[in-house]
Amino acid sequence: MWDPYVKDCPTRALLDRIGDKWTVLVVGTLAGGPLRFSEIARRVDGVSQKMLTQTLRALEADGLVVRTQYPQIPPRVEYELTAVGHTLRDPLRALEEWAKEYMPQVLEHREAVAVR
Amino acid sequence: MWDPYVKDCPTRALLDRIGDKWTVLVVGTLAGGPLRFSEIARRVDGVSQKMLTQTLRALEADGLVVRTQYPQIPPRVEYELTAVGHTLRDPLRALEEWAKEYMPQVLEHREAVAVR
DNA sequence: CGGCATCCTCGTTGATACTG
DNA sequence: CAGTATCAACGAGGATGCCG
Repeated sequence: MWDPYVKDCPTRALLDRIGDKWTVLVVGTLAGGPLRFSEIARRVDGVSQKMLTQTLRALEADGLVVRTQYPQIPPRVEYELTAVGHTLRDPLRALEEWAKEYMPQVLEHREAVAVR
Repeated sequence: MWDPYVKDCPTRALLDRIGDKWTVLVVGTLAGGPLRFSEIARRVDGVSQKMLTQTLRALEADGLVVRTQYPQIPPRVEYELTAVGHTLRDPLRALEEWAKEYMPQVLEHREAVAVR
């Protein structure tokens, strides 16, 4: 009844893609609309310039984010979710809501077991 | 309007938890009902004994999976999602459906960009 | 401002062998 | 069958410095 998780299934590909430390957070941050590089960095607490650049480049390569550079000095670059990028928001939001609802008790259980 | 992703928000904790290589796949596999260790290993293609054990232990510690050992020889151990574990299925399924729907074009876009 | 290049460390994962 | 133990490899990620 349940498909086995074979090596090349799309679920695995997605996990490889969003399983890193920053991708989901960046997508969530961009959900509200286009933002500048520095603004994303400010909202995603703790991300380094390197990792933010790397994450955004990868999202761009996958067609989930578009990068717009304005020819100004100082430079101004904005990032925005594409149409496909926006469709990813719903499942990610479901994950976030689950996290808010259940993570506290999960962490509590983890602690309780660890003490023993 | 959008919450910044501060370091200790539940979303990050969840990502740390399910962002590894096997957790989501194991939870998905157990969604259909209790399974023996070897059966899970068979359905999750490529997982090593070590990683499967490690993943299951962590899920157990977090109260998402229960482990039942039957005193037999040879040993028989079954794993099953807890009530909380089952609540995680919906958001994960949403992710899987997105993957089936959109990952092909994401990968295609990635390829198309890479060639340039 | 928005990067890129480099170095380095640590944690996750994998391979292999052994066990109750 | 269902693990445990050990070792080795790899790569994500962080720190730092420089640049158009």
